[in-house]
Amino acid sequence: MMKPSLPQGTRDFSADVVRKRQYIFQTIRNVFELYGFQPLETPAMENLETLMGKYGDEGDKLIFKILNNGLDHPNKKDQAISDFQQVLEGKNNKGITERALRYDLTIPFARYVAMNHGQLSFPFKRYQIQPVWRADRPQKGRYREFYQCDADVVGSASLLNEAELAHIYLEVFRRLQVPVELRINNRKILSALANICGGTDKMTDITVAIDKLDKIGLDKVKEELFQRGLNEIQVELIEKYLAIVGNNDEKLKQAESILGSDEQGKTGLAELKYVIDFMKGTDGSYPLTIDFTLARGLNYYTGTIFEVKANGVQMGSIGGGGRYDDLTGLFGVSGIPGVGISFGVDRIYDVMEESGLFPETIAQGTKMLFFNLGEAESRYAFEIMQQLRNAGIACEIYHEQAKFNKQFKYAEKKRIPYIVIAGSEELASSTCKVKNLETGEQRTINKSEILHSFDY
RNA sequence: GAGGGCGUAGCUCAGUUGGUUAGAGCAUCAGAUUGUGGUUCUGAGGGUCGGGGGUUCGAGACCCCUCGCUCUCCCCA
Repeated sequence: MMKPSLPQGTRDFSADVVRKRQYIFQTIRNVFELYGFQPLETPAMENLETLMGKYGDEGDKLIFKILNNGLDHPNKKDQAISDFQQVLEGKNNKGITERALRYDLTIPFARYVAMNHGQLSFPFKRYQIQPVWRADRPQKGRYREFYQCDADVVGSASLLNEAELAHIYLEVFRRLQVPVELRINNRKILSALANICGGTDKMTDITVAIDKLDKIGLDKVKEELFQRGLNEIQVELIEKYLAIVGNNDEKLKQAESILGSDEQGKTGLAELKYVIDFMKGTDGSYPLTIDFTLARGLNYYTGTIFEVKANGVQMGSIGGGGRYDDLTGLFGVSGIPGVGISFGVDRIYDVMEESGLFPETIAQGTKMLFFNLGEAESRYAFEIMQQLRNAGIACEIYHEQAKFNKQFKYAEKKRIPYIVIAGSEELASSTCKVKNLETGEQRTINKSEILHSFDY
């Protein structure tokens, strides 16, 4: 007999965990709806070509590909062998695989918009809560199957959208009571930096390196920049850029002095200023932080970029997003700009679990357990129980006659707060006994009064 | 793709320089206890020591291979 197991990086979720996860999903969903976003669901799998080339070289490698069916057909054997030869050389081949599991929710959304742009009214605001899959090596806070919760606005270049999405981030984490830092930057600023230091083609090299600043420190970043082919003057300028400190207003001013001469830099800084001004409190403080080292991996971002870090725990980002000028252009429909954000539920869960942030109240299911004390008794209990169920109160009856000991333990294990004893004595007097397991308090009540006798 | 750590009962783990029949706690089941649980006491079941090969008189332990899990780097949510 085989020993059952799970694929690497996937998990089963037991009742308690599901309830906690639902709590997070529901919180996010409520806020999305509150801001006027509408739900969308797309298939778990997409055509491979829809996904390939959208996430960079690294991303392509992490896409879960689905093997075609029927490869073992005798007539196709030779073809399959030669097709597979190509796969071995690192090329994709339609004869072997033409579908893949979705890698994120943004590209499938872009595909959806491109397919349906004639029917949609713009700006189109959708949210999507579904699992995604990545063929990554699992580790802490990293899974092969995990959920994303995305909200995107397409068909509008207005920076008001950025402000709204930033508020959604703040509101969700306020409701969940997770302390976070919301960081913001703008790709145009990074692009300007690249322009000044070695040309646009160096943008990736520069952003990848400076993104690591808080992890590896300035010296290592400089080292990496040299390795990536930048010269002394360029690195010196980047160092000046990285040395920008202070509050948001001060940071903007310093960045202006370095990048203000560049056309893109000017635009990027103006965009950034617009968004954070929108967030500014009456006391002049900001609920979000400008972080000029923030780069984000996905290469379709062109303007504002966001990232959310949980305070006080060792964990990668728990959310991220940004603006893309022309995502649907990849699918032949251009001129639809958009901006979106994403929540990483699995990481948010881990953070909340680690910090003990889940409310007690969500752990509970059944409110009352009816003891089973015999054939006639259980029929009597059943009748009372159905009154409660009809009133929307979750109850169950013990599945068979058993000793009190057993039935009590069952209730305790399932954390059922009340038990009801309806045996021969109670049957004879049309009553039942309700016991609060936490306090030990027990009352005998008339069976018709059960609905109104307790707070549930 | 690169590099660590760990695999012993359902779970968490002991297991000494290699030495008889591999242990504990928790959990499970039964009894003390056939209408009032959580405590206590007694007893029971449960193991190809991840798998394969090797060294040895003798391997849970040492060596090699392999599988699985986990963590770090890269990258990401």
